[in-house]
Amino acid sequence: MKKLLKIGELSKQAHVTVATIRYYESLHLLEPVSKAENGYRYYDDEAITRLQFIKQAQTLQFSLAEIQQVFDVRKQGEPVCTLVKTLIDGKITKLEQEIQQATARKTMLETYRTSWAARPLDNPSNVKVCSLIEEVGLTLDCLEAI
Amino acid sequence: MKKLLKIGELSKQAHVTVATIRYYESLHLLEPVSKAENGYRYYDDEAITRLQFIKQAQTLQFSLAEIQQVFDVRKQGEPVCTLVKTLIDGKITKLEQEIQQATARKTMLETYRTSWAARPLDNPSNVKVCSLIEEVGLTLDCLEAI
DNA sequence: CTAAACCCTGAGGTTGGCTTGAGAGTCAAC
DNA sequence: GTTGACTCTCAAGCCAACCTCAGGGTTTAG
Repeated sequence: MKKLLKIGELSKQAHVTVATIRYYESLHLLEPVSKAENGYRYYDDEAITRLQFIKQAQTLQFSLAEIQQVFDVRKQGEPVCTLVKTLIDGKITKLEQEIQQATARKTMLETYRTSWAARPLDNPSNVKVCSLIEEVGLTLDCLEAI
Repeated sequence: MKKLLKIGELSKQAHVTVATIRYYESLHLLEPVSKAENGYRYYDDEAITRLQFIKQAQTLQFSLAEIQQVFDVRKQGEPVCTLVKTLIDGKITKLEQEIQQATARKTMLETYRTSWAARPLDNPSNVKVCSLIEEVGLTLDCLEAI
């Protein structure tokens, strides 16, 4: 019989705040093995593993809802591979899109910066136009009338 | 004297909802040129440009707060180049980090998927272990006891 | 025995960029 | 003159993943 952990001990061992643990419980992601008369939650070592699982999945961009899906399927006694593979495929696709978009945005911003660098700084008498912003296509016409 | 636009007309021309326009006003990002006795807002064409500016800046990942900074500096009558350059540099740096992280995550997920593909599907009698998840390092020990 | 350290519940706040709703006034067309 | 489209204000809700606070009860070390 292993020693049970109080929530604060679990918190320290899993590097997760007690508030987070209770929050996860409210989402049915993690339940204590027992709850004492005084209301204290008690956990076994599996709770640590479970929290690690959650954290690992989160770094892979799984939402808590998705993680719960996995737990739910597992609870049914069914293999989770299919679900997890679907989720992973979705993540990869989404990441690819994000990387593409981020790269495009970065290129755009760099273009703007470069064309700015090639120009003299705005001189004080020319406050109405910011060459960078004009290059950028971020027209400031709307601001000139101020 | 150009025709002034009511909020709904501006909304259509700028492809932004009226609620969003009013929201921007609450943030002092966009003010009507005049407000009638009945409370109706009236805008000129600059409002369209300004909304386009905001949308363009948003696609470049500028927050409304940052956009407002630019407007504020502009309102002071000062050139915005320095600020915008600072903001752009920050965006690029942040995007680089994001791209790196996203790529790393993608690689990780692909590794998981590959090692999963190289293995047979879980067979029904083996519901306690999902090889994918074990490969992944997402231990499911915590779930086996269910 | 007492004080610190822990635990509880329940409700509310945070962030950003909106959206939605209630309840009411206004305007344009027929 | 009435109907329907538009407008107003103010307040609240939404998403995610928590955090914080108030106002208690409990445990444990010295």
